[in-house]
Amino acid sequence: MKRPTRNDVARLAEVSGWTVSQVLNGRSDVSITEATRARIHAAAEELGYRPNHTARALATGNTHIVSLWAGRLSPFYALVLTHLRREAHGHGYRILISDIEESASPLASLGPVDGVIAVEHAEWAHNYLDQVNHMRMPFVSIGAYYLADTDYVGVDLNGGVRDAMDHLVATGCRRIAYACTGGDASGDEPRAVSYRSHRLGAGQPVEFIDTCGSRAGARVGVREFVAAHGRPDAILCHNDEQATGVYRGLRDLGLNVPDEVSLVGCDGIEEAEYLDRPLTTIVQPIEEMCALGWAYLSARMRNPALPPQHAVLRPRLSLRSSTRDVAV
Amino acid sequence: MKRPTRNDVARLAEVSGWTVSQVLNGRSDVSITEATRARIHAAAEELGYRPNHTARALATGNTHIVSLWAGRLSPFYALVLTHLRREAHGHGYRILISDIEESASPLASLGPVDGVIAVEHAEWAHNYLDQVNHMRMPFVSIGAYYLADTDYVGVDLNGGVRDAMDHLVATGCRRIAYACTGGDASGDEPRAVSYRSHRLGAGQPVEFIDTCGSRAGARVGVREFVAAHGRPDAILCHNDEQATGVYRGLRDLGLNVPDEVSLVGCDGIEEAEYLDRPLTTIVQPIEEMCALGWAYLSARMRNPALPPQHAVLRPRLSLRSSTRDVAV
DNA sequence: GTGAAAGCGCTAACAT
DNA sequence: ATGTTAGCGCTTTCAC
Repeated sequence: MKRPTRNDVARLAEVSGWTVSQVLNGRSDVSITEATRARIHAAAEELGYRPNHTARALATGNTHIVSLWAGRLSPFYALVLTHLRREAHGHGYRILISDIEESASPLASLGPVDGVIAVEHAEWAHNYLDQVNHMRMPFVSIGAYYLADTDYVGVDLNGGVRDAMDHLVATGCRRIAYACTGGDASGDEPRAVSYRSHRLGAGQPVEFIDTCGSRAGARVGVREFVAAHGRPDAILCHNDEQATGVYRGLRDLGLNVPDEVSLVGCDGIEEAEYLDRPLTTIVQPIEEMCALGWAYLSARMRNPALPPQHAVLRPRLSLRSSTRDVAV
Repeated sequence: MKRPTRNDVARLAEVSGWTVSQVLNGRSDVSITEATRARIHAAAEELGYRPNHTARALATGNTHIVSLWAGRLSPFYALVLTHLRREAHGHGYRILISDIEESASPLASLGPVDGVIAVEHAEWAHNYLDQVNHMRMPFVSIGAYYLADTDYVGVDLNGGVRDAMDHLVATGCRRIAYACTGGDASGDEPRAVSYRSHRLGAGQPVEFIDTCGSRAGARVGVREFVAAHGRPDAILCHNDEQATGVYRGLRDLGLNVPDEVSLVGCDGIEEAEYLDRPLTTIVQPIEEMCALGWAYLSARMRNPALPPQHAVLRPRLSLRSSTRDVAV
């Protein structure tokens, strides 16, 4: 009827609860006779005993669960989750999925976790940083937007955007628009900032296309933009997902990529390579970001007193056929 | 230094631990003076008290966490996870991600969960079903492959494949190949079975393309297939993701979709609509699957003695331009 | 209206 | 080589 407990096993094997723990946890530092071990294993088997994770967590003080604070589960997050899951599972940890966008403050109802990994949470992290630090929960933030007061693995998208813009200019693009969520209201998001400063630095105007943060929005957004302002020579997109929407919108208009409009994305999701015009994109070193992020979190969980852990990785511009070749 | 406990709050507010519980859990069925309530809230606030999820779980017997057994985090899983996360969070539950393919038996180390949702786990579910049932853990399986002995939300991909095949035949396709992981070794996977029986029923040969389960594999696989056997009139793919790989492979060969080769996918991921030739696909009613799956699991967690809960949903063939129009 | 005590299933010292 | 004791932080029952 009820799930068997450790004591049920102990009773059946005629030993104490303690012995059961030692044996089933495979402790080799304590000596217990083969006979006893065997009896215990047999009893556990017979009862179908499974240790109670919760009780163990309460007793030891750690759950071996980390929370992943993610937003909408885009292809980018799927990638991040893939790598993070591998890291975590490989080290005996599990991942709990939170939705940063849904709850007012994920801190209020933080699950039974030993640590938190926040991915790409610009505004959010900023607002709640104090609380995060105050609760002394091991916390690492991964992504383009990072804050000095937590452990972080940053990505220098600024550099990535610069490379992309330079490449567009080098291939003869004059009007370069930026497509992102919210258009020119995109605030201090690193990519938008870099785009803006690059343009202004070159004495060029900035032009924003509002994607509403989705593929479908990007598709519509680019059509409206072109209808209103004519076609730019190139469009830099906030991410690959939105870039596919922009791509589709351009095709809807009968515009050729890259001959009429060059297109650049960001992230490096697999899908971007499979378009009819494989997408030139700013590839984030996602695997490395995750590996390092895990390493940081894991070290912090082991030793909360560790000095700050920081890294900033460089993205890589992958040139594909959605942009033109540099003239030789 | 240490995280404050309920007793710390009690001490500070000069009440008992019990009172703190009642107040902070917002119990309205017990009468406590406003003054006491206020003192307790103030004390909790001052200490930065957060209830300990683990201790509560141990005391109440449930964790409000459910495990999602998923395989590789493909775009399809991202969709499933999106909907499932919404359902779970909306009901005060969290989701723990497991990797079915990695661990020998996820049962061995089932986390601190109240229930399990398994998505698309054909072979696996089959092998471990006994154990699942034996441990009396609320369990619902979602997907094309389902087993009578657990709660499930099935999808009649058999019907979906039939519709797709009929449509291909109606648009003049004779040779229709099936692209999937492992090629003709795909065993009893429902789509493969339906394809096979449809072909054989029509007195036609079956032809398999091995995708190795990935986009890249599909791309290469289709090229090798065409090199060896010439081009089929149509290719039905195990899922949309692999279909994009096949699409790319066909473009590599300079073959036109759908004029030379019609293409059909399965799942209904967003990306499939954004190809240059939007993909005709068997759309799974993912949102409904997840909503119903959650409803089943949640009912089962509330009452383990409930009679079996079953449903089989129908997918919908979405006709887009990767297949030809039916002649009028 | 509030408190005291028992217990959830396990681990970690300290015995023997 | 094995058992005993005391918690982990909370909920729940019963007493005042």
